[in-house]
Amino acid sequence: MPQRPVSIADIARAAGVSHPTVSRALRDSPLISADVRTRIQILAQEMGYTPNSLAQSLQTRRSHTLGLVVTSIADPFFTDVMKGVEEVARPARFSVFLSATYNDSEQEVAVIETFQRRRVDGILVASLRISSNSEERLSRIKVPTVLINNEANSGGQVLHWVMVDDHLGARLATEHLLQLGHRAIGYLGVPNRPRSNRQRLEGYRSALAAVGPAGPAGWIALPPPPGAPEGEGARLADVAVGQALLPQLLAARVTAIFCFNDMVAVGALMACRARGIVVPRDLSIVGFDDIELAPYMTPPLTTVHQPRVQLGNLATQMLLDLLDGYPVQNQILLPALVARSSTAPPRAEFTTQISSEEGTR
Amino acid sequence: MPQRPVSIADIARAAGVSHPTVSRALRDSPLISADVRTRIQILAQEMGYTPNSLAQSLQTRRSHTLGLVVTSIADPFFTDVMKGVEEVARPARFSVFLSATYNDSEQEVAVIETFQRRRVDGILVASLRISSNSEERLSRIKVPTVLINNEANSGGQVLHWVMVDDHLGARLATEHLLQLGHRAIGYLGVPNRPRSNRQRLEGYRSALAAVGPAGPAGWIALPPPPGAPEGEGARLADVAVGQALLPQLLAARVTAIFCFNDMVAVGALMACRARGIVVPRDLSIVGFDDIELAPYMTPPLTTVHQPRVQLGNLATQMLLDLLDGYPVQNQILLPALVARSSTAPPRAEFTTQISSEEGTR
DNA sequence: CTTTGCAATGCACACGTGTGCATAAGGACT
DNA sequence: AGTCCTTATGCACACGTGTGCATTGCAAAG
Repeated sequence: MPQRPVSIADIARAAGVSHPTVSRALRDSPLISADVRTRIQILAQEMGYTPNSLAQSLQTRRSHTLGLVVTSIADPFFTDVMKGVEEVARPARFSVFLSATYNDSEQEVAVIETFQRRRVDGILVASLRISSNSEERLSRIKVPTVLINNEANSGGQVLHWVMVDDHLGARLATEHLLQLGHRAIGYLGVPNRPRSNRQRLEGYRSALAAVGPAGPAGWIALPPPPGAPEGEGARLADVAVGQALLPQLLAARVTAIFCFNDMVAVGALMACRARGIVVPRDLSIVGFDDIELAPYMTPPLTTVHQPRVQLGNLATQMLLDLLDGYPVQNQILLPALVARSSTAPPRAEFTTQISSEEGTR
Repeated sequence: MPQRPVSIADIARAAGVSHPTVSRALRDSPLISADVRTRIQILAQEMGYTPNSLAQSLQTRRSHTLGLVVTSIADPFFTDVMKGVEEVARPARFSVFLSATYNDSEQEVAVIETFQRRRVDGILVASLRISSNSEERLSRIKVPTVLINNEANSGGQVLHWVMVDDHLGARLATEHLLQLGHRAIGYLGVPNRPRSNRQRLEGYRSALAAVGPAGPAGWIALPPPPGAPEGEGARLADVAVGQALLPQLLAARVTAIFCFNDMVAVGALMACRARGIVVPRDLSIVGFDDIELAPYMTPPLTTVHQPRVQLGNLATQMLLDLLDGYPVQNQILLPALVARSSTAPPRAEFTTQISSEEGTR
C-alpha cells in the first residue's frame, strides 16, 4: 500500500536498460550515449524519480551532512550563528542536523554519538563550554570538527576553531569609558560561562591597567558559580544577575559599568530605573553582543558588536574546506564598539569625588 | 588511510560468527543465546562499534529523521518553535534537519525536494506563507506533514496543522483596551504576513464592533504591500513600520494602538519618544508575541503571549503520532493577554474629546 | 577480410544492515 | 533407537546506488 518511491531499477525496467546505465545517465556520465542519456533523464522526470540519498551516502561514504551542536536553540546568539551556518551549508548542498545540549555533558556525548551514527561529514560545535570528556570523544572519532567560540585544548589535527576576540572587545568597551573620562569603572560578570567571562574580565583589567593601578576589588561583581547545569533559563538569569549585582557596584561608587553582555546590561538598566538612577547621566553602562533590540532600549545601549552570523559563515566554510582537503587556519574575528546613548562623560561631582579619592591612595 | 569504521561484519569476524548473528545480538533478539549475545555486545563495545544509520534506514525504510522548514532562522518566533520541536524530537530519538526559505518559493520547493531525497519520515513547516505550488508538492509526496501557523487549503489526508488563534489574540488585546475605557483604538499592521495580519485585523474589528459602530478608516494603518520577497530584514522592517505609521494614527486621534506584533510596537514606542508622547499616559500600546524583551522595554510592554515553544511541541507530537499510525486532530492554541505597563486608561481630556466626537456622528 | 580500436552497455560486486527461511544440533519422548 | 520438537545459527536476499571490469557491436585501419 505505501507504494515505494521509484528507483533507478524501475527506470531501467521502463527504459529497457540496466540500472547502472540509468545511474550513469542521471549523473551525466560521458560513457552513456547522448540520446540514451537524455531519454533516460526525461523518463526519470516523468516517472517522478527522486534519488535516495541514504543509498547514495552508503555507497559513496559521503552523507553531505553537517551536525550542528548548540547550547540552547532559543538563544539569539546561537540562532545567529545557526543562520550563518545555514547560509553557507545550503549553497554547498549540505544539509544540517540541529541539536541542543543545554550545557548538559551527558546530552553532549549523546549528540555527538548520534551524529556519528548518522555519518555526518563534519561537526560544528557552538557550545558555551565543552566537556573535556566529549572533546576527547570528538577528537577520537576523526570527524572534521570546528569549534565556535571555544578553543580546543587537544586534538590539533581534528579540532579547529573560530572565535571572537573577547579580550579585545572588553578592552574596546573599557577604553571607550576611559575616553569619556571615567576612572571608576566596574565589571559585572556571570558565573556560567567561565571562558568568555574570564577573557572579558582580563580585557577590562588590561585596559584599566594601562591608565593606572588596579581599582578596589569591589569594582568587580561576580555571582557565585551555580551548582547544577542550568542551561535553559540562562538568558533570563542574565537579567536577574544584572539586577541583583548592581547595588554592589553602586556601593563601590563606580561611575560606569561594563557588563558581560547585553542581557546583564538590561538587568542593570532595570535596577537603575527602580532606584531613580538616570543612565547615562548618573551612570554609564556598556553591554556586549549587540542584540537586535539593543538600539531600542531606553536608553539605546552602547555595546560591543559580535559578528555572530559571520562566525557561523566562517566556521562552516572552514569545515567545508577541511572536507575538501584544503589546509585551514584557526581564525579570530574582531568585535567592534557601537556607541549609542547609554554612555556619557561622568557627572562633574562624581569626577571630582573620584579624583580626590584617587588622590588619597 | 581513512580507516573505515567497524561494521557488524568486522565484529562477526572477530567473534567467529556470521554477521546476522551480530545484528540480532545487538538488537537483543531472543533468537540468540544469552551468552553469545552478551559476548558480542561486549566485543562491539570494545571495538568501538557505532551503527551506521544510513544502512539501517535504507533497510528499514525509516530514517528516524524530521525535516523542519522555517522562514527565517534568526527570527525569535521561529527559534522558539524550533526549540519546541527539538524538545519532543530528541527524546523520541529523531534527528531534525533544519532549513530556511526566507519566503522565497523557489527555495521552498528546493528544501522540500531535499527532504524528500533524504527520506525524512515527516516534515514540519513553520513558514509565514506557503506557496500553493509547494503545498501541492507536499501533499503529493505523501510524507506526513504538519503545518505550523498555516492552515492547509488542500490535501486533507497528508497535511495537518496546529496554529495559534490570531483572531482571539487580537480580540483579547482590543477588549483589554476597551475595558480600560478607550474607544478610539487604532490598528497598526504589516504588509508581508497576509494571513495573520488579516486574522488580527478581523479580531480587532470584531471586538470593536461589539461596543459600537465601525470607527473611521484612519484608525487602521497598513503599509502598502512590498514587491519582492524581502524575508531577511522583515523583523527590522517591523520596527520601521511602527515608526513610520504612528503619525498617521495620531492624526486620527486614537488614544490606544493595537500593534501587529511587539517589534511594530517597539517602533511605535520609539516614535512616541521622539515626539514627547508619554506611554501610557498619552497613548496606550499593545503588542503581540510577548518577545523575551517585552518585560524590559520602557515601559514594559502589554502584549499577547503566543505559546511558541508549545506550538513546536504539539506539532512535533502530532507528527510522531501520525508516523505511529494514530489518528490526529488539527489543533488551535489559545493566546493570552499579558498586561504590563504600556496600557492605562485614557487621559480625561482625550476621553471627553472622543465622546464629543462620537456625539457628532 | 581480418585485425585493431573505441564507444556503449551489462555484469558483478560493494556499501552496512535487517529478516525469512533453511539447517544443524541437541534433548525429550515414544 | 528413532522421531519430533526446540533452540541456535547461518544462508541468501533485500534495501538503492555507484563503479571496475568484461563484453558487445561497430567502424576504421591494415
